[in-house]
Amino acid sequence: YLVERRMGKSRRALLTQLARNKGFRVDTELSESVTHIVSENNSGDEVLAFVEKQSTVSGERLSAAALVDITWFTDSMGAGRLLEIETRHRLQVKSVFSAGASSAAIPTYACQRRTTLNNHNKVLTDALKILAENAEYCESVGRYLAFTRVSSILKSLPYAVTSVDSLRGFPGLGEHCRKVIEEILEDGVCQEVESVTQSQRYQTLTLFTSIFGVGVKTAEKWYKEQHQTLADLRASQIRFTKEQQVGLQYYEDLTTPVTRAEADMIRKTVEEAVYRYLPGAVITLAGGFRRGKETGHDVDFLITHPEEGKEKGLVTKVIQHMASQGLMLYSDEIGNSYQKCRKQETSKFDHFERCFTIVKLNQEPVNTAVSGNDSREGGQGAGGQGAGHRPEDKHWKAVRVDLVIVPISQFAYALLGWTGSQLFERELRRYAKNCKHMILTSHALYHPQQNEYFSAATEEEIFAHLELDYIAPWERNA
DNA sequence: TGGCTTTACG
DNA sequence: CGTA
DNA sequence: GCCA
Repeated sequence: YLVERRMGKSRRALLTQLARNKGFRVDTELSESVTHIVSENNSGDEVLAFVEKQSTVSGERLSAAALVDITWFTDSMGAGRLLEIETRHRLQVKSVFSAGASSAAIPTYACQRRTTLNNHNKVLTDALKILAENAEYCESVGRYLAFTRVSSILKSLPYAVTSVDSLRGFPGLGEHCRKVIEEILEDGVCQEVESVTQSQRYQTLTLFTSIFGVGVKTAEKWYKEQHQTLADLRASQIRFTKEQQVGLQYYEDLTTPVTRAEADMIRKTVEEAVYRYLPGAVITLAGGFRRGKETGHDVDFLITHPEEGKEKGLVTKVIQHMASQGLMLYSDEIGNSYQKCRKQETSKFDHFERCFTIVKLNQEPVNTAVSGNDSREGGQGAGGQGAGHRPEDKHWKAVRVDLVIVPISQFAYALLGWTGSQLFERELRRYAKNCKHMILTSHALYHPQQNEYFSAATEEEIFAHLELDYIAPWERNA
């Protein structure tokens, strides 16, 4: 018997057919004649709960059936016969035996877990994050992911890890990460992490990649050219892109965390501009703030309208209006065109306007001096900073703001995609592809084999399509 | 040993 | 190559 | 770096 939960209807049908073709018996009903209960990505406790729920009459009849993992099934298929059940095949049922230290198995994918902002293992996750960044600087996506995934698991734990032994069975946790954690638990530091943070290369690449418009490639190039500080860059002959120019110009502001209060102020400004052109529009704060974060490095807004198509062309108008108020320090408008579904009706899928901006957020003057000389600086940022202006005079702050105009039909997918976290998104899409044979983007969910698109009005529906438990935004801090 | 999210736009 |  |  194959458990459909988390395996999915189509995969279950596929595996059933495969096994029957090879001459095995596969039942689609739970009965006393079932010898093996096979499940994928469910803990022993979960399967047991499922079995007990199914056979409401008597769960005892099935006590003879073994609870096994999908690996036993695939191994048996490969061998062409029913294999002996090994320990690694058997699903562990813990709740019955060890009621105290329950701890169900940790799911492999971050999108199957709830990860809130109370991190009980910050010392460990900070260390792993440094190793992940360092791997990124070596352009090793794989190693970056390996460290990041382990870090994410530790973030999801409701307790502080105190011994490496308790980490047994954690998915993705191998020799290297175990050693790092062990060292930190023993004497508070890990030698490898320390040498990375102290290295000139790590420090310089961290500094350079924190500039808007600078990625690892460019940072590496400048580092090899012997540059190490922002002053080096500014004094150099380097030809900067437009992004890099504003990135350097507003570096201090853009690396200062944006507060939730500031995000709400920007929201007011955006609302004013949007409602002027489209009164029925709906504006949603996405990104880290939607996940409950108190600060962020930028502010993301999704803008839609209940009537499909009404939102077309809105981005340009909103940007122009804000620019006319002198609030737009930089803007990079991104066109539309999403023709992933060729031959299909393109009308429904053809636009998705975006704009990456740097907004001028006016701040209350900290100075409580006599009024009357409140010289509002309305002019363009010609001189900008540096030109003899004292910091006390600066009554504004540059903030990265992303505006995304979304047709209502795609809104749930855009909301899911723009809420993050980055790892949560990668894991969602990896899960969709590997476990459900579907492609998930911020526009749609697609099943290539059945050539089927899944519509969704809410995020809950998307999780349901993927047969995942619903994970609320504040639980997506993976 | 291949795979590691997604993929168009500027 | 960098941006989300 | 870890895994199927």
